[in-house]
Amino acid sequence: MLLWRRAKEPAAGLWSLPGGGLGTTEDVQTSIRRQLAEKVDVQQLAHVEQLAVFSAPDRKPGPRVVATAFLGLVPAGNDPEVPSDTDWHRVDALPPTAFDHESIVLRARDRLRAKLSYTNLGFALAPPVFTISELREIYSAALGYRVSATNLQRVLARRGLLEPTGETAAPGPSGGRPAAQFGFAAHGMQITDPFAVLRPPQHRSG
Amino acid sequence: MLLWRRAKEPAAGLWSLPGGGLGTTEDVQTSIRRQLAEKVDVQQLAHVEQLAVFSAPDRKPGPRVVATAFLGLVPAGNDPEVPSDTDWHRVDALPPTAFDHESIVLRARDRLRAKLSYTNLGFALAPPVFTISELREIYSAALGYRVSATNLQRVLARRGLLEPTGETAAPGPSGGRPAAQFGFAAHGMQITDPFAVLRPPQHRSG
DNA sequence: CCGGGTTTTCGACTTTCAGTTGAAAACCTC
DNA sequence: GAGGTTTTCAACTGAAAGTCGAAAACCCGG
Repeated sequence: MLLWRRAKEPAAGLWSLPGGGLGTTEDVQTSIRRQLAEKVDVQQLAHVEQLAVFSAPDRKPGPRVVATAFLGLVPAGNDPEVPSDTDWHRVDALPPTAFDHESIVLRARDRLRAKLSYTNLGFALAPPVFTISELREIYSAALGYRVSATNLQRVLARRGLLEPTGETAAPGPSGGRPAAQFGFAAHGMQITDPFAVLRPPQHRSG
Repeated sequence: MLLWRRAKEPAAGLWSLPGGGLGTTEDVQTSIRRQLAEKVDVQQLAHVEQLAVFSAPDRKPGPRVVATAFLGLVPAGNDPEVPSDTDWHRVDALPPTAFDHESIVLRARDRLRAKLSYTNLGFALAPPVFTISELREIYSAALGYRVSATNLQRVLARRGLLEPTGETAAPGPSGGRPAAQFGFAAHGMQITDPFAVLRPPQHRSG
């Protein structure tokens, strides 16, 4: 999570999600991209989607503020420079946060985990080129449990999302077979339909 | 879709989604239930969830309005009484609608279809007691394609969602075997986790 | 009340795809 | 070159969806 430390009241010293007021001539998506641009290079955002509206009247002190929260994803390995009051934090080790921001973060985490399961959103977390082991680490970190590299490769390959680059990565210091490198196929860079449980009838071939 | 006909400008004569301004002491969920209560018996709502924020600056004439849209579901067969300016409409045959309300409806339809596939949201569309044929009709209407009654029954039964009542429905005028009646199991009345594609490792039994 | 038509139910087969395993491949260091 | 390490891949297993067809249980008309 990208968080910044509040210098002034309210909630001075606590960590806060980037954001701000909605301009009169922009929609919420434009607005959050504008706000984010002050903290990080927006070009690195691989995915942005609405998360939810948080509107409890007492969610923060002072005048009533209704927040539209977004989920934005940056590929792993990207370590963008951020201002001095801003820093990256592990979702499983959050610092003390302001207002209801922790619940927003947890909601975002759950959304990501769910979407990783039933869409191909994984491309937004992966760098342009990766090995299956690296991708396994990314998926495992995001989901919170270790996934099988063999199975991950086959599931993604079957959907035509993996494209081998032909190159191999250098082995680690302890040796091992060099890993083949992959990228996500271009047509995999947008979210596919969720995996339907009840599909349209598909007439048997043969 | 529950729509009401606008009597006055703007967009007089066009059909509009129920809704209204957010009170200073309520959150958006409370607000939409309050607004809906003016049109329909809110007790019949089997499911309510946030859909999305619609915030284009020019989405409607006059002062700028940011809308938080909700998806609410009423079980089939329910035909609640509504005020004289209000009526139900088929989503695949919408009348002329005001502002961006048609795109909101279509977004809601897509959300419902997706969630029907990867959750057990179907319970919110079904009446308390139903036959498999009736449930098939409901699913088919919502999804836009005909599903197999045999398969639907087995998929839901395998998840423990179907509970036979022991009763049978009266056959139609042309005869046929009387259909067994079912209800949704109590623990199926909340949305289950989506069906994970990459699951945690599950050690083999045996 | 019996036979034909209709609808539902259910078991069995097929297909698809995810989970698992183990062996071979390809590298490292000593 | 031997031994250790990591990746890759083919094959097996298992679970669940898609399909099919027969049997069950009703209607109606003669």
